[in-house]
Amino acid sequence: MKKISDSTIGRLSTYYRTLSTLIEKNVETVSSDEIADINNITSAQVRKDLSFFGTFGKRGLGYNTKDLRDEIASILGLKKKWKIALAGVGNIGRALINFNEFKTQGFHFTALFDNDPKKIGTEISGLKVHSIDDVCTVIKNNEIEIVIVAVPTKMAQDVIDVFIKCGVKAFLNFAQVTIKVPEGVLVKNENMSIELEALSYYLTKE
Amino acid sequence: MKKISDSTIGRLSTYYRTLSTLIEKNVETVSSDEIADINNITSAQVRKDLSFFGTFGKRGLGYNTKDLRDEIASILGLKKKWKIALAGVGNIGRALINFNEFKTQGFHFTALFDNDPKKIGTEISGLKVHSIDDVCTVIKNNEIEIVIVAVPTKMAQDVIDVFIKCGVKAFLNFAQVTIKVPEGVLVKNENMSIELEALSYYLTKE
DNA sequence: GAATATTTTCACATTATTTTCCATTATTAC
DNA sequence: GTAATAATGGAAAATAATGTGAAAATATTC
Repeated sequence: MKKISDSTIGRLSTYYRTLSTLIEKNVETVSSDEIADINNITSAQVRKDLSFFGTFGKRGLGYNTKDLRDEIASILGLKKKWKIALAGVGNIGRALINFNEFKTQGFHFTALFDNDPKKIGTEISGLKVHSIDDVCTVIKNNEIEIVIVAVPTKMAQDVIDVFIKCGVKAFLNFAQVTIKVPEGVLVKNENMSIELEALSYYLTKE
Repeated sequence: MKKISDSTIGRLSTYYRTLSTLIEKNVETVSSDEIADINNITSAQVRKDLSFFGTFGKRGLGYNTKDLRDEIASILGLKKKWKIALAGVGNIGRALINFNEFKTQGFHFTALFDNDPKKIGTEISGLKVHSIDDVCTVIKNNEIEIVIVAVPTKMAQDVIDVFIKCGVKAFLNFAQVTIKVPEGVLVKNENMSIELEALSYYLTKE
């Protein structure tokens, strides 16, 4: 199986959202050109991205919005409910728990972890905060497959190592540090400072 | 002036953080190879990225950590305090206000905006919440150059348009929609769902 | 101070991604 | 039913990003 680039996968996500919006507006058919316009890219890019996974359109007509959204959902694995855990119940962590868009997209917080004794045992939005020591049991009992890491930078690597030992293979990391993981484990970084610094660079060079 | 790729700028940010960590540990010299190892890339990549901006190393020795961090700070425009505003004081917005790493990196929240009458006039972490109607005055009085947008998806474009009219040229957008902006305005997107969906894709195709 | 080991830097090769071009197919208008 | 229009899909070309290897410069060791 050919490796598909991260940028292609990222764009599929945006197409998915574009299609959802169109379906809400009762649009039944869309051309690669329209999808491209909405997302400020070229239609060739859209067709190329889709071509890696099959041929979904009708020449002369375009794509059926519902069918294409459905295909993309299958490709991205969005047809199932993903159970996710959160490590680190600080400011960012708590905000994420209440970020409804995750649930809308099929990602459900199922367990919370922290190492602060004051927090362990308490409930946040109906979810109990577990000790990092209990990771393996909780992860297995709840069939958690993705972990969002919102702990301080210095702890991130250690915390992720614990989860990896318990079999977790996918992480969304908010800490500002490059995480080392063995083959077969994937870490995606959500680094807001990097984007801010890109803006800073842009404004500076003007 | 040659256009530098986003990925290069992003990597400069990570080098900057790597160097800061090394300086904290009293390391005075570092090779491109070490920087590369820490960030899971190749040393050629590190050198190539830096080469766009000058030659900062000493052959046979490597780079002086403080000097190189300083150079990167200049390149990225991190030598000044950036005044930033937040539009949308919901869950995400409030979490960002308390996210100390922004301040550490020189990005200071200076004004908050919302359209909820219940929130307007109140204070959050010592900052007054302004009405969206007052954007131009507040932006100008406070010399705000970057705006973080954490409003609901459907409002994002309109809100950003208001700020653009008042002269803002750089945005960090948390809404899940592609924003249209005129030439000279830059929007960076922080879309957590896209990263989660990439993890979903990865776990699914296994 | 000569020899050896490091490390940058430069030029080039390779790979990956995006764009262009066009043949093919579907739809619509007349 | 035919012509005109619209749109996909695939091959090829162009562009961009990354990696490699050799030469030059510097540092370190003996």
